[in-house]
Amino acid sequence: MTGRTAAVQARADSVRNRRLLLRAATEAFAECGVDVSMHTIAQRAGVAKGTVFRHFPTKDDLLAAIMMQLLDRLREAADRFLRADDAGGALKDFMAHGIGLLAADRAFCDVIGRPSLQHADVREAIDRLCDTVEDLTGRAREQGAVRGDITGTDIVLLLGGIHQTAQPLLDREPRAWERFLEIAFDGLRARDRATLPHPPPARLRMADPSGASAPTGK
Amino acid sequence: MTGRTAAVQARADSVRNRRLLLRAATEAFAECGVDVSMHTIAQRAGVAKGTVFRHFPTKDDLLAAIMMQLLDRLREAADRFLRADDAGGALKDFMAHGIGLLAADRAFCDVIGRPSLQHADVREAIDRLCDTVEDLTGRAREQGAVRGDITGTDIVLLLGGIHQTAQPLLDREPRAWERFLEIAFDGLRARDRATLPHPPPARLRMADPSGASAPTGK
DNA sequence: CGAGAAGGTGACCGGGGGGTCATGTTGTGC
DNA sequence: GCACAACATGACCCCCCGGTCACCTTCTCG
Repeated sequence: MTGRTAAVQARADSVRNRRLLLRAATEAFAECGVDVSMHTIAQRAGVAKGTVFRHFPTKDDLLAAIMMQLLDRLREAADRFLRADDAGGALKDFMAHGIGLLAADRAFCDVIGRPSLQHADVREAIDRLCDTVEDLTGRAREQGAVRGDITGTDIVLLLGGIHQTAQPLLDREPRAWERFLEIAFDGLRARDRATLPHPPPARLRMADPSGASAPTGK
Repeated sequence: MTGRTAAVQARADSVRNRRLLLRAATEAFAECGVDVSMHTIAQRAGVAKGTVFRHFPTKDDLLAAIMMQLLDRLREAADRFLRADDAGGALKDFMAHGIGLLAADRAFCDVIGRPSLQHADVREAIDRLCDTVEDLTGRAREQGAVRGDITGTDIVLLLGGIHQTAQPLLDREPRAWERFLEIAFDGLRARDRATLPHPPPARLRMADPSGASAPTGK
């Protein structure tokens, strides 16, 4: 889908720089969040600023590339957990895995929490993630491990929420989120209670960035 | 503590502008988050930029003033709920109230989620809030409405977390957070399960902004 | 009402951000 | 080994932000 036709052969130093750039950007975004400057990323990759813009026309494009790579890794993880026998345990393990990823990546949290940062490609990746997680959740529902009205979208949203809950504690106890995962997962278990309000959509069609909400200044 | 001795009489237009400023800043921060410019706030208050800096020496001071006002309102709400008979219901109602406040204030969310934005005064206000909420939670514990190892700090953290969970859904369903409050509160209920890991501290002594963590760009 | 101080103003400053482009450099196919 | 296209570079542009300050306006008190 990235349109690399065989006709055009990329130069060796170009692909090397691209790799360095992706590595540096991944690290820089993870450590500093979406507000790292392109200059910093270039420095960390050992290239000039212009080179960054040659490979990624805008900062959003670079961010989107990094985020998609992360989201797809998460989706692959969900795919793997799909093969476990104990669907409830697998779902919980997947959540722990996802929250761990979030805890290690500030930019990931920024993007999850601010729809206006979401490139169209990123939204598609999130949708794909929701689909896979819905499969995982469906198996847990069938096995009675979670209540019947829990959806895959719920789980994906909880990933960000649980991490955010524990965030202020993370520098003293990096695994503080485990406490809130316990609490949340207990809340997910099947019970005799009334149906939950406001079922979420299957796909997270977030507000388009051009919308009236989410003003950012001026 | 603000040192307004009777000797110095503030001028009438000064107090008027200060009030306009606080109102405008409250609204602007709520709508746009902590990244609104001082220029925008000045405009919305109908004064010049210099006037803002006359009343609040730095942007952080202004933000802190707004946040403390909000945190104290929340603490007062907790105080009121303390008088209810059904401690469990009161705790849940308080949480709903707090999440509603968060949902209506982007800057509040920003500050909660980013300790580096927290002025010393704000941290103290958060600590005061934790204390009052601990009282509220203690009563719920005694009445068996929540499990024995839930603390006030847990509840305060969950406020931000639950809101964050529902955030992507808010522009289609403003009350989407109710769903996740149900889930979380179910998870809080007393149960026969093992003790929760990583009990949080009574006071949220967050990492000081000068710490090694939370780099923002270099 | 008049003097003087407190307050208001907006041009201005230094810093830093994203993004561009003319110029210099290097890998590559013939 | 040559010529050329692709690539790398960093000075540069424009914009916006937080914060300052010399100058002007307006309130207050006697």
